[in-house]
Amino acid sequence: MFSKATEYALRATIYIAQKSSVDKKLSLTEIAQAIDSPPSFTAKILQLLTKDNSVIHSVRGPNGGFYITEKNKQLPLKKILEVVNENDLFEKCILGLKKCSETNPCPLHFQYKPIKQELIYLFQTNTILELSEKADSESLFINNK
Amino acid sequence: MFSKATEYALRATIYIAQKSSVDKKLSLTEIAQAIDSPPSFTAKILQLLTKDNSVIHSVRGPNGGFYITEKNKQLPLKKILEVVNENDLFEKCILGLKKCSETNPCPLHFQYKPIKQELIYLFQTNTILELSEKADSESLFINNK
DNA sequence: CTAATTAAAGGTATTTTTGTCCTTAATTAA
DNA sequence: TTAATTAAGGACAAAAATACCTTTAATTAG
Ligand code: FES
Ligand code: FES
Repeated sequence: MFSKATEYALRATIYIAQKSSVDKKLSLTEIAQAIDSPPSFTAKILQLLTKDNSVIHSVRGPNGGFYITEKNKQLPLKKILEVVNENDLFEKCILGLKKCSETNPCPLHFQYKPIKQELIYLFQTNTILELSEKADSESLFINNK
Repeated sequence: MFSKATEYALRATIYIAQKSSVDKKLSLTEIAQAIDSPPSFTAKILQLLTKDNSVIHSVRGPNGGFYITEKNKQLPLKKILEVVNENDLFEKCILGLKKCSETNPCPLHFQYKPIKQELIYLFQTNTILELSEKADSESLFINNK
C-alpha cells in the first residue's frame, strides 16, 4: 500500500505525538527503536517532517530531539502524506491509467470510486492527535517485532 | 497502490479477455502496445500468467500468441493478484505493522478494516469476463497516452 | 526439411527505493 | 572556552523493481 518511507513517517509522527512535548523531546534513537525502523533512514524522513516545522519540530544539541506542538497535532494525517509525496496515491487509477477520470474510466473505476473516497476521507478527517490517542489505548507498536 | 507488474498483469489480462479467442491469439507486441507497457517486461508478466495455464494460455510459432479460455474468464481478479504475488496486499496493516490483528490493532485498524474488506470483495467478486465487458463499453485504454 | 515466426528462459542493465555513514552545525553543560 | 550531545546534510551502498536483450524452443508454412 504505502512505501516504507510513508509507513515510517506515519508511525514516527504518531509516536512523537504520543510521547513528546516541548520539555520532553525524543531522540532519533528512541523513535527508531520504538517504531522498529532503520535509524538512519528514519532520520531522513524526520528531516522531511521537520522542514519548515510543517509537522514536527526539532532541536539540536544535548537534550535536543524531536517533538510536536499541540497546534500541529490538529493536522490531518493527509499532511504527513503530503510531506512524503504520497498524497496523490488515492487520486490515481487503480489500474495505472495515466489519469483517473469519469469520462474515460477504467473498468474498475466506478466500483473503486467509493472506496477511494473513503480512503481520502480517512486521511483527511483523522488528526495526528486523534491517532496518537488511539495508539495509547490500543498499544500501537507492541506487535511489530 | 499496486506495483507496475500488477498493473500490467491486470490490464493485459483484461485486454486479452476482450480481444482474444482460441482462433484469435494476440502477440506480445500487440498487447504491450494496447495497454501501453514495456514489451520485454510485459513478456515476463505474461509468462507468469501463463504458468500452468493458470490464467492465460499461450502458443508459440507463427500465428501463435496469447489467449484466454471462456473457463478462465470466470476467474476472479484476485487470481491475477495471486499470480503476481500481490494477493496479500489487502491483508496487510496500513501502517506497516508486521501483522494486522484485532488483538493488537494499529490506531487506524478499525477504521481501515471496512475499507480493506471492500477492496477484498472487489477483487473477489469481479471476474475477468465482467471486467473485459466493462472495458468494451467504457473504452478502457484510450486515455493512457 | 527448411525458413520464418513467436513465446520461453535466462542473463544483464537501469532506475528507484531503502538504508548507511561521515562530516557539519547547533546547542548545552562544565 | 571546551567537550559532549544531538540533528542536518551530503555522499555513498545495497536491494528491489523495472526494463532490456540474446539465445533457445516450439510451431507452422512452404
Ligand atoms: S480510471 Fe481507473 S480508477 Fe478511475
Ligand atoms: S493493525 Fe494496522 S490495519 Fe490492522
